[in-house]
Amino acid sequence: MGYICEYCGEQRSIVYCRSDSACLCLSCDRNIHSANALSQRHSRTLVCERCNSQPAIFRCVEERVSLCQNCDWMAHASSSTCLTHKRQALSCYTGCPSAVELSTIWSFLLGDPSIRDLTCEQGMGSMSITDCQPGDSQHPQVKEKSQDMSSALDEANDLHNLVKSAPFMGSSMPSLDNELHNVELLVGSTNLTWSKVRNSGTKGYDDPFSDDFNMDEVDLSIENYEELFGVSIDNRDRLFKNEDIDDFFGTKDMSTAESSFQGVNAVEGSAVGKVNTVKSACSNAASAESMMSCKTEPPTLCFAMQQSSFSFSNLTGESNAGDNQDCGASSMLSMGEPSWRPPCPESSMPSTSRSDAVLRYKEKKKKRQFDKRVRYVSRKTRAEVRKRVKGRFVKDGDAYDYDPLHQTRSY
DNA sequence: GTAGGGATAAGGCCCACAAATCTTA
DNA sequence: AATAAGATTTGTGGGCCTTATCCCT
Repeated sequence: MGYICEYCGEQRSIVYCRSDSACLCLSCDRNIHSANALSQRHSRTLVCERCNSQPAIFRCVEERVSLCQNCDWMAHASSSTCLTHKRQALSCYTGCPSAVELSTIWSFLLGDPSIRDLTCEQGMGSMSITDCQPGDSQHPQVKEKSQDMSSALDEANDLHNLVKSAPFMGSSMPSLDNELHNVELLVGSTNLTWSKVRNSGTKGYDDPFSDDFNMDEVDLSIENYEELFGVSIDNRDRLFKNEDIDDFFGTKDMSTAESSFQGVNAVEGSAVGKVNTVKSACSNAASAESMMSCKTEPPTLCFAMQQSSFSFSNLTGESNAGDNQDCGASSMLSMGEPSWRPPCPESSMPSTSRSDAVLRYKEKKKKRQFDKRVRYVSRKTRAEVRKRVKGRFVKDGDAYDYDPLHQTRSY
Protein backbone atom coordinates (compact mmCIF):
# COMPACT_ATOMS: atom_id res chain seq x y z
CA MET A 1 0.00 0.00 0.00
CA GLY A 2 1.23 3.43 -0.75
CA TYR A 3 0.44 6.92 0.15
CA ILE A 4 -1.64 7.53 -2.89
CA CYS A 5 -5.38 7.88 -3.06
CA GLU A 6 -6.83 4.63 -4.29
CA TYR A 7 -9.42 6.46 -6.32
CA CYS A 8 -7.60 9.13 -8.23
CA GLY A 9 -4.16 7.62 -7.82
CA GLU A 10 -2.69 11.08 -7.70
CA GLN A 11 -3.22 12.79 -4.42
CA ARG A 12 -1.89 11.70 -1.11
CA SER A 13 -4.36 9.56 0.77
CA ILE A 14 -5.61 11.16 3.95
CA VAL A 15 -8.70 9.32 5.08
CA TYR A 16 -9.72 5.72 5.29
CA CYS A 17 -13.24 4.65 4.47
CA ARG A 18 -14.14 1.49 6.30
CA SER A 19 -17.11 0.76 4.14
CA ASP A 20 -15.07 0.98 0.98
CA SER A 21 -11.89 -0.32 2.54
CA ALA A 22 -10.13 2.40 0.69
CA CYS A 23 -7.62 5.11 1.36
CA LEU A 24 -8.69 8.34 -0.21
CA CYS A 25 -7.53 11.86 -0.61
CA LEU A 26 -9.84 14.48 0.76
CA SER A 27 -11.00 15.53 -2.63
CA CYS A 28 -12.03 12.04 -3.66
CA ASP A 29 -13.47 11.40 -0.26
CA ARG A 30 -15.72 14.36 -0.70
CA ASN A 31 -16.66 13.44 -4.23
CA ILE A 32 -17.37 9.82 -3.49
CA HIS A 33 -19.21 10.33 -0.28
CA SER A 34 -21.34 13.15 -1.45
CA ALA A 35 -22.69 11.02 -4.28
CA ASN A 36 -25.74 9.76 -2.46
CA ALA A 37 -27.32 9.30 0.90
CA LEU A 38 -25.88 5.85 1.37
CA SER A 39 -22.33 6.81 0.68
CA GLN A 40 -22.71 9.69 3.07
CA ARG A 41 -23.18 7.20 5.83
CA HIS A 42 -19.77 5.70 5.31
CA SER A 43 -17.68 6.09 8.37
CA ARG A 44 -14.25 7.53 7.71
CA THR A 45 -11.23 8.29 9.73
CA LEU A 46 -7.63 9.17 9.10
CA VAL A 47 -5.42 6.63 7.44
CA CYS A 48 -2.52 5.23 9.42
CA GLU A 49 0.60 7.14 8.61
CA ARG A 50 2.81 4.16 9.24
CA CYS A 51 1.32 1.36 7.20
CA ASN A 52 -0.82 3.62 5.05
CA SER A 53 -3.31 0.88 4.67
CA GLN A 54 -5.37 0.75 7.82
CA PRO A 55 -7.66 3.19 9.55
CA ALA A 56 -5.92 5.19 12.19
CA ILE A 57 -7.27 4.86 15.66
CA PHE A 58 -4.93 7.02 17.66
CA ARG A 59 -2.82 10.04 17.12
CA CYS A 60 0.44 10.18 18.95
CA VAL A 61 0.80 13.72 20.14
CA GLU A 62 4.53 13.44 20.65
CA GLU A 63 5.29 11.97 17.29
CA ARG A 64 2.48 13.74 15.51
CA VAL A 65 1.43 10.71 13.62
CA SER A 66 -1.87 8.93 13.27
CA LEU A 67 -1.59 5.24 13.84
CA CYS A 68 -3.69 2.19 13.40
CA GLN A 69 -4.00 -0.31 16.16
CA ASN A 70 -1.15 -2.48 15.04
CA CYS A 71 1.24 0.32 14.33
CA ASP A 72 0.32 2.00 17.55
CA TRP A 73 1.11 -1.13 19.41
CA MET A 74 4.34 -1.66 17.60
CA ALA A 75 5.37 1.91 18.09
CA HIS A 76 4.46 2.30 21.71
CA ALA A 77 4.64 -1.04 23.35
CA SER A 78 8.19 -1.73 22.38
CA SER A 79 9.95 0.88 24.41
CA SER A 80 9.29 2.32 27.78
CA THR A 81 9.85 5.84 26.57
CA CYS A 82 7.30 5.57 23.86
CA LEU A 83 4.98 4.01 26.32
CA THR A 84 4.33 7.34 27.92
CA HIS A 85 3.47 9.08 24.73
CA LYS A 86 0.22 10.87 24.90
CA ARG A 87 -2.20 9.49 22.44
CA GLN A 88 -5.38 10.94 21.21
CA ALA A 89 -8.27 8.82 20.09
CA LEU A 90 -9.37 9.69 16.61
CA SER A 91 -12.95 10.27 15.78
CA CYS A 92 -14.74 9.02 12.75
CA TYR A 93 -17.02 11.12 10.68
CA THR A 94 -19.71 10.61 8.15
CA GLY A 95 -21.36 12.86 5.68
CA CYS A 96 -19.45 15.57 3.96
CA PRO A 97 -17.80 17.78 6.51
CA SER A 98 -16.35 21.10 5.60
CA ALA A 99 -12.77 22.02 6.22
CA VAL A 100 -13.76 23.83 9.36
CA GLU A 101 -15.68 20.86 10.61
CA LEU A 102 -12.87 18.51 9.88
CA SER A 103 -10.45 20.69 11.67
CA THR A 104 -12.87 20.72 14.53
CA ILE A 105 -12.74 17.01 15.03
CA TRP A 106 -9.09 16.76 14.09
CA SER A 107 -7.64 19.95 15.39
CA PHE A 108 -4.13 18.84 14.61
CA LEU A 109 -4.97 19.04 10.93
CA LEU A 110 -5.34 22.76 11.10
CA GLY A 111 -1.97 23.21 9.61
CA ASP A 112 -2.54 20.77 6.82
CA PRO A 113 -2.92 22.64 3.57
CA SER A 114 -4.86 19.82 2.04
CA ILE A 115 -7.51 20.33 4.64
CA ARG A 116 -7.68 24.01 4.04
CA ASP A 117 -8.48 23.35 0.45
CA LEU A 118 -11.35 21.18 1.32
CA THR A 119 -14.72 22.61 0.76
CA CYS A 120 -18.08 21.11 0.46
CA GLU A 121 -20.46 23.11 -1.54
CA GLN A 122 -23.05 20.53 -2.26
CA GLY A 123 -25.00 21.57 0.70
CA MET A 124 -24.19 18.41 2.48
CA GLY A 125 -21.89 19.63 5.11
CA SER A 126 -23.58 17.37 7.50
CA MET A 127 -20.77 16.03 9.48
CA SER A 128 -21.61 13.72 12.24
CA ILE A 129 -19.20 12.59 14.81
CA THR A 130 -21.20 9.59 15.56
CA ASP A 131 -19.16 8.11 18.26
CA CYS A 132 -18.39 10.77 20.69
CA GLN A 133 -21.21 13.15 20.55
CA PRO A 134 -24.20 11.46 21.89
CA GLY A 135 -25.90 14.73 22.12
CA ASP A 136 -26.01 14.76 18.39
CA SER A 137 -27.86 11.56 18.27
CA GLN A 138 -30.88 13.24 16.90
CA HIS A 139 -29.03 13.65 13.75
CA PRO A 140 -30.72 11.52 11.13
CA GLN A 141 -27.50 9.84 10.18
CA VAL A 142 -26.94 8.76 13.66
CA LYS A 143 -30.40 7.42 13.89
CA GLU A 144 -29.96 5.47 10.73
CA LYS A 145 -26.76 4.11 12.02
CA SER A 146 -28.38 3.13 15.20
CA GLN A 147 -30.72 0.92 13.29
CA ASP A 148 -27.87 -0.79 11.56
CA MET A 149 -26.21 -1.37 14.82
CA SER A 150 -29.21 -2.41 16.77
CA SER A 151 -28.61 -6.04 16.18
CA ALA A 152 -25.04 -6.00 17.30
CA LEU A 153 -25.89 -3.85 20.23
CA ASP A 154 -28.68 -6.09 21.16
CA GLU A 155 -26.23 -8.90 21.15
CA ALA A 156 -23.89 -6.93 23.30
CA ASN A 157 -26.74 -6.40 25.63
CA ASP A 158 -27.21 -10.11 25.89
CA LEU A 159 -23.58 -10.46 26.63
CA HIS A 160 -23.93 -7.95 29.31
CA ASN A 161 -26.81 -9.81 30.81
CA LEU A 162 -24.74 -12.92 30.82
CA VAL A 163 -21.95 -11.17 32.48
CA LYS A 164 -24.17 -9.49 34.90
CA SER A 165 -25.61 -12.78 35.91
CA ALA A 166 -22.29 -14.21 36.82
CA PRO A 167 -22.49 -14.93 40.50
CA PHE A 168 -18.87 -14.24 41.09
CA MET A 169 -19.01 -10.82 39.63
CA GLY A 170 -19.20 -9.06 42.88
CA SER A 171 -16.09 -10.40 44.38
CA SER A 172 -13.54 -11.04 41.75
CA MET A 173 -14.04 -8.18 39.43
CA PRO A 174 -10.68 -7.02 38.28
CA SER A 175 -11.09 -3.41 37.78
CA LEU A 176 -9.77 -0.73 35.61
CA ASP A 177 -10.98 1.89 37.90
CA ASN A 178 -7.70 2.66 39.46
CA GLU A 179 -6.08 2.85 36.15
CA LEU A 180 -8.65 5.27 35.01
CA HIS A 181 -7.07 7.90 37.10
CA ASN A 182 -4.19 7.75 34.77
CA VAL A 183 -6.25 7.92 31.73
CA GLU A 184 -6.28 10.98 29.68
CA LEU A 185 -8.75 10.54 26.99
CA LEU A 186 -8.62 13.09 24.29
CA VAL A 187 -11.36 12.74 21.84
CA GLY A 188 -10.37 15.10 19.19
CA SER A 189 -11.63 18.46 20.17
CA THR A 190 -14.67 16.94 21.70
CA ASN A 191 -13.39 15.86 25.00
CA LEU A 192 -16.34 13.80 25.82
CA THR A 193 -16.83 10.36 27.13
CA TRP A 194 -19.85 8.36 27.78
CA SER A 195 -19.14 8.24 31.39
CA LYS A 196 -19.14 11.97 31.51
CA VAL A 197 -22.31 12.15 29.58
CA ARG A 198 -23.97 9.71 31.85
CA ASN A 199 -22.65 11.30 34.90
CA SER A 200 -23.78 14.70 33.94
CA GLY A 201 -27.30 13.52 34.07
CA THR A 202 -28.25 14.67 30.63
CA LYS A 203 -31.90 14.15 31.01
CA GLY A 204 -33.01 15.50 27.75
CA TYR A 205 -30.71 13.29 25.86
CA ASP A 206 -32.46 11.42 23.14
CA ASP A 207 -30.57 8.23 23.05
CA PRO A 208 -30.83 6.44 19.77
CA PHE A 209 -30.52 3.11 21.46
CA SER A 210 -32.77 3.79 24.29
CA ASP A 211 -35.31 1.31 23.13
CA ASP A 212 -32.95 -1.50 23.54
CA PHE A 213 -30.78 -0.36 26.26
CA ASN A 214 -32.74 1.79 28.59
CA MET A 215 -29.87 4.14 28.61
CA ASP A 216 -31.67 6.48 30.85
CA GLU A 217 -31.31 3.97 33.56
CA VAL A 218 -27.68 3.46 33.03
CA ASP A 219 -25.17 5.22 35.09
CA LEU A 220 -21.93 4.15 33.66
CA SER A 221 -19.80 6.69 35.28
CA ILE A 222 -16.46 5.42 36.25
CA GLU A 223 -16.77 7.23 39.49
CA ASN A 224 -19.72 5.08 40.33
CA TYR A 225 -17.97 1.97 39.47
CA GLU A 226 -17.72 0.74 42.96
CA GLU A 227 -21.30 1.51 43.55
CA LEU A 228 -22.25 -0.37 40.47
CA PHE A 229 -20.56 -3.57 41.34
CA GLY A 230 -20.10 -3.41 45.01
CA VAL A 231 -16.42 -3.99 44.69
CA SER A 232 -13.99 -2.62 47.12
CA ILE A 233 -11.18 -0.49 45.95
CA ASP A 234 -8.75 -3.02 47.22
CA ASN A 235 -10.21 -5.71 45.13
CA ARG A 236 -10.35 -3.50 42.16
CA ASP A 237 -6.72 -2.71 42.44
CA ARG A 238 -6.16 -6.08 41.00
CA LEU A 239 -5.66 -4.93 37.52
CA PHE A 240 -4.94 -7.51 34.90
CA LYS A 241 -1.67 -8.85 35.79
CA ASN A 242 -0.21 -11.76 34.07
CA GLU A 243 -1.26 -13.99 36.89
CA ASP A 244 -4.80 -12.92 36.38
CA ILE A 245 -4.71 -13.83 32.79
CA ASP A 246 -3.02 -17.06 33.62
CA ASP A 247 -5.66 -17.82 36.14
CA PHE A 248 -8.30 -16.86 33.73
CA PHE A 249 -7.07 -19.09 31.01
CA GLY A 250 -5.76 -21.74 33.27
CA THR A 251 -2.51 -21.55 31.48
CA LYS A 252 0.84 -19.98 31.80
CA ASP A 253 1.18 -19.71 28.14
CA MET A 254 0.87 -16.05 27.60
CA SER A 255 0.76 -16.43 23.91
CA THR A 256 -2.59 -18.01 24.29
CA ALA A 257 -3.84 -15.25 26.42
CA GLU A 258 -2.38 -12.63 24.22
CA SER A 259 -3.80 -14.06 21.10
CA SER A 260 -7.15 -14.10 22.69
CA PHE A 261 -6.77 -10.59 23.84
CA GLN A 262 -5.39 -8.87 20.88
CA GLY A 263 -6.75 -5.50 20.48
CA VAL A 264 -6.67 -4.03 23.88
CA ASN A 265 -4.56 -1.48 22.21
CA ALA A 266 -7.74 0.37 21.73
CA VAL A 267 -8.04 0.47 25.42
CA GLU A 268 -4.56 0.93 26.49
CA GLY A 269 -3.83 3.27 23.68
CA SER A 270 -5.84 5.88 25.39
CA ALA A 271 -4.85 4.86 28.82
CA VAL A 272 -1.52 6.47 29.08
CA GLY A 273 1.01 4.56 30.99
CA LYS A 274 -0.91 1.49 31.82
CA VAL A 275 0.26 -0.79 29.20
CA ASN A 276 2.62 -2.81 31.21
CA THR A 277 0.31 -5.39 32.46
CA VAL A 278 -2.28 -5.93 29.91
CA LYS A 279 -1.43 -6.31 26.34
CA SER A 280 -4.70 -6.70 24.75
CA ALA A 281 -8.36 -7.22 24.97
CA CYS A 282 -10.88 -9.06 23.01
CA SER A 283 -9.83 -8.60 19.47
CA ASN A 284 -12.98 -9.63 17.89
CA ALA A 285 -16.41 -10.66 18.64
CA ALA A 286 -15.49 -14.24 18.28
CA SER A 287 -12.88 -13.92 20.93
CA ALA A 288 -15.27 -12.26 23.21
CA GLU A 289 -17.81 -14.86 22.50
CA SER A 290 -15.48 -17.69 23.07
CA MET A 291 -14.61 -16.14 26.34
CA MET A 292 -18.20 -15.73 27.19
CA SER A 293 -19.03 -19.25 26.37
CA CYS A 294 -16.14 -20.53 28.33
CA LYS A 295 -17.19 -22.12 31.50
CA THR A 296 -14.21 -21.05 33.48
CA GLU A 297 -15.45 -17.76 34.72
CA PRO A 298 -14.56 -15.67 31.76
CA PRO A 299 -17.23 -13.08 32.21
CA THR A 300 -15.26 -11.41 34.89
CA LEU A 301 -12.54 -10.46 32.58
CA CYS A 302 -14.79 -9.91 29.67
CA PHE A 303 -16.83 -7.51 31.60
CA ALA A 304 -13.83 -5.52 32.46
CA MET A 305 -12.79 -5.51 28.88
CA GLN A 306 -16.11 -4.30 27.81
CA GLN A 307 -16.15 -1.67 30.38
CA SER A 308 -12.81 -0.49 29.34
CA SER A 309 -13.69 -0.50 25.72
CA PHE A 310 -16.70 1.58 26.25
CA SER A 311 -15.12 3.96 28.56
CA PHE A 312 -11.89 4.50 26.84
CA SER A 313 -12.44 4.02 23.23
CA ASN A 314 -14.42 6.24 21.05
CA LEU A 315 -13.89 4.17 18.02
CA THR A 316 -16.88 4.20 15.94
CA GLY A 317 -17.94 1.76 14.21
CA GLU A 318 -19.00 0.57 11.20
CA SER A 319 -18.66 -2.82 12.48
CA ASN A 320 -16.29 -4.81 10.51
CA ALA A 321 -15.38 -8.00 12.15
CA GLY A 322 -13.16 -8.95 9.37
CA ASP A 323 -11.12 -5.92 9.69
CA ASN A 324 -8.27 -6.55 11.98
CA GLN A 325 -8.08 -2.95 12.78
CA ASP A 326 -11.51 -2.75 13.95
CA CYS A 327 -10.95 -3.89 17.40
CA GLY A 328 -13.06 -6.53 17.11
CA ALA A 329 -15.10 -6.60 19.80
CA SER A 330 -15.96 -3.54 17.97
CA SER A 331 -19.03 -4.99 16.54
CA MET A 332 -20.41 -5.09 19.94
CA LEU A 333 -18.03 -3.24 22.12
CA SER A 334 -16.73 -0.23 20.40
CA MET A 335 -19.84 1.15 18.93
CA GLY A 336 -19.36 4.05 21.18
CA GLU A 337 -22.50 3.32 23.03
CA PRO A 338 -22.34 1.32 26.17
CA SER A 339 -24.77 -1.44 26.49
CA TRP A 340 -25.10 -1.59 30.18
CA ARG A 341 -28.18 -1.79 32.10
CA PRO A 342 -28.19 -0.95 35.71
CA PRO A 343 -26.96 -3.80 37.77
CA CYS A 344 -29.46 -5.89 39.55
CA PRO A 345 -29.66 -5.18 43.20
CA GLU A 346 -28.91 -8.80 43.76
CA SER A 347 -25.57 -10.05 42.71
CA SER A 348 -26.94 -12.43 40.18
CA MET A 349 -29.86 -12.76 37.86
CA PRO A 350 -32.41 -15.43 38.36
CA SER A 351 -31.33 -18.54 36.59
CA THR A 352 -34.14 -18.25 34.11
CA SER A 353 -33.01 -14.82 33.08
CA ARG A 354 -29.56 -16.07 32.62
CA SER A 355 -30.61 -19.04 30.59
CA ASP A 356 -32.81 -16.80 28.51
CA ALA A 357 -29.90 -14.54 27.92
CA VAL A 358 -27.77 -17.50 26.99
CA LEU A 359 -30.36 -18.67 24.54
CA ARG A 360 -30.75 -15.28 22.95
CA TYR A 361 -27.05 -14.89 22.78
CA LYS A 362 -26.58 -18.23 21.10
CA GLU A 363 -29.34 -17.57 18.64
CA LYS A 364 -27.85 -14.30 17.58
CA LYS A 365 -24.44 -15.78 17.48
CA LYS A 366 -25.73 -18.32 15.04
CA LYS A 367 -27.35 -15.75 12.87
CA ARG A 368 -24.51 -13.38 12.82
CA GLN A 369 -22.46 -13.22 9.72
CA PHE A 370 -18.87 -12.36 10.23
CA ASP A 371 -18.65 -9.85 7.51
CA LYS A 372 -16.92 -11.92 4.94
CA ARG A 373 -16.20 -9.44 2.31
CA VAL A 374 -16.12 -10.70 -1.23
CA ARG A 375 -13.40 -8.84 -2.98
CA TYR A 376 -13.87 -10.23 -6.42
CA VAL A 377 -17.42 -10.84 -7.43
CA SER A 378 -16.32 -12.49 -10.63
CA ARG A 379 -14.46 -15.13 -8.70
CA LYS A 380 -17.37 -15.69 -6.46
CA THR A 381 -19.66 -16.09 -9.41
CA ARG A 382 -17.35 -18.55 -10.98
CA ALA A 383 -16.84 -20.50 -7.80
CA GLU A 384 -20.55 -20.79 -7.31
CA VAL A 385 -21.12 -22.43 -10.65
CA ARG A 386 -17.96 -24.48 -10.70
CA LYS A 387 -18.30 -28.22 -10.63
CA ARG A 388 -17.47 -29.86 -7.34
CA VAL A 389 -16.98 -33.27 -5.91
CA LYS A 390 -17.45 -33.43 -2.19
CA GLY A 391 -17.07 -29.72 -1.99
CA ARG A 392 -13.86 -29.62 -3.90
CA PHE A 393 -13.45 -28.06 -7.28
CA VAL A 394 -12.85 -30.47 -10.10
CA LYS A 395 -11.07 -29.89 -13.31
CA ASP A 396 -13.25 -28.68 -16.08
CA GLY A 397 -12.19 -31.51 -18.30
CA ASP A 398 -12.67 -34.24 -15.78
CA ALA A 399 -15.68 -36.48 -15.86
CA TYR A 400 -18.32 -35.17 -13.52
CA ASP A 401 -19.89 -38.36 -12.33
CA TYR A 402 -20.36 -37.37 -8.76
CA ASP A 403 -23.47 -38.86 -7.29
CA PRO A 404 -24.34 -37.24 -3.99
CA LEU A 405 -26.51 -40.20 -3.08
CA HIS A 406 -23.54 -42.53 -3.19
CA GLN A 407 -20.92 -40.39 -1.74
CA THR A 408 -18.32 -42.14 0.28
CA ARG A 409 -15.86 -40.62 2.59
CA SER A 410 -12.51 -40.81 1.02
CA TYR A 411 -10.54 -39.45 3.93
C1' DG B 1 -18.57 -35.42 42.17
C1' DT B 2 -16.46 -37.79 38.34
C1' DA B 3 -15.87 -40.44 34.11
C1' DG B 4 -17.34 -42.06 29.76
C1' DG B 5 -19.63 -41.70 25.46
C1' DG B 6 -22.75 -39.81 22.01
C1' DA B 7 -24.38 -35.51 19.86
C1' DT B 8 -23.47 -31.12 18.23
C1' DA B 9 -20.80 -27.00 16.86
C1' DA B 10 -16.93 -24.66 15.10
C1' DG B 11 -12.94 -24.07 12.47
C1' DG B 12 -9.85 -25.37 8.95
C1' DC B 13 -8.49 -27.72 4.83
C1' DC B 14 -8.96 -29.05 0.09
C1' DC B 15 -9.84 -28.54 -4.71
C1' DA B 16 -9.29 -25.75 -9.89
C1' DC B 17 -8.62 -21.84 -12.17
C1' DA B 18 -9.50 -16.93 -13.55
C1' DA B 19 -7.87 -12.73 -12.14
C1' DA B 20 -4.60 -9.99 -9.94
C1' DT B 21 0.03 -9.07 -9.00
C1' DC B 22 4.88 -9.40 -9.53
C1' DT B 23 9.15 -10.22 -12.18
C1' DT B 24 11.92 -10.21 -16.10
C1' DA B 25 13.19 -9.04 -20.73
C1' DA C 1 10.72 4.99 -18.89
C1' DA C 2 7.28 2.28 -21.01
C1' DT C 3 5.63 -2.01 -22.63
C1' DA C 4 4.96 -6.97 -23.15
C1' DA C 5 5.35 -11.53 -21.78
C1' DG C 6 5.75 -14.88 -18.48
C1' DA C 7 5.59 -16.46 -13.69
C1' DT C 8 3.58 -16.37 -9.33
C1' DT C 9 0.05 -15.43 -6.02
C1' DT C 10 -4.64 -14.68 -4.64
C1' DG C 11 -9.37 -15.62 -3.87
C1' DT C 12 -13.60 -18.08 -4.36
C1' DG C 13 -17.50 -21.85 -2.11
C1' DG C 14 -19.18 -26.51 -0.59
C1' DG C 15 -18.21 -30.58 1.71
C1' DC C 16 -15.48 -33.22 4.76
C1' DC C 17 -12.54 -33.90 8.75
C1' DT C 18 -10.72 -32.84 13.22
C1' DT C 19 -11.21 -30.87 17.50
C1' DA C 20 -13.76 -28.81 21.13
C1' DT C 21 -17.78 -28.46 23.70
C1' DC C 22 -22.17 -29.87 25.47
C1' DC C 23 -25.24 -33.04 27.56
C1' DC C 24 -26.80 -37.20 29.40
C1' DT C 25 -26.11 -41.48 31.92
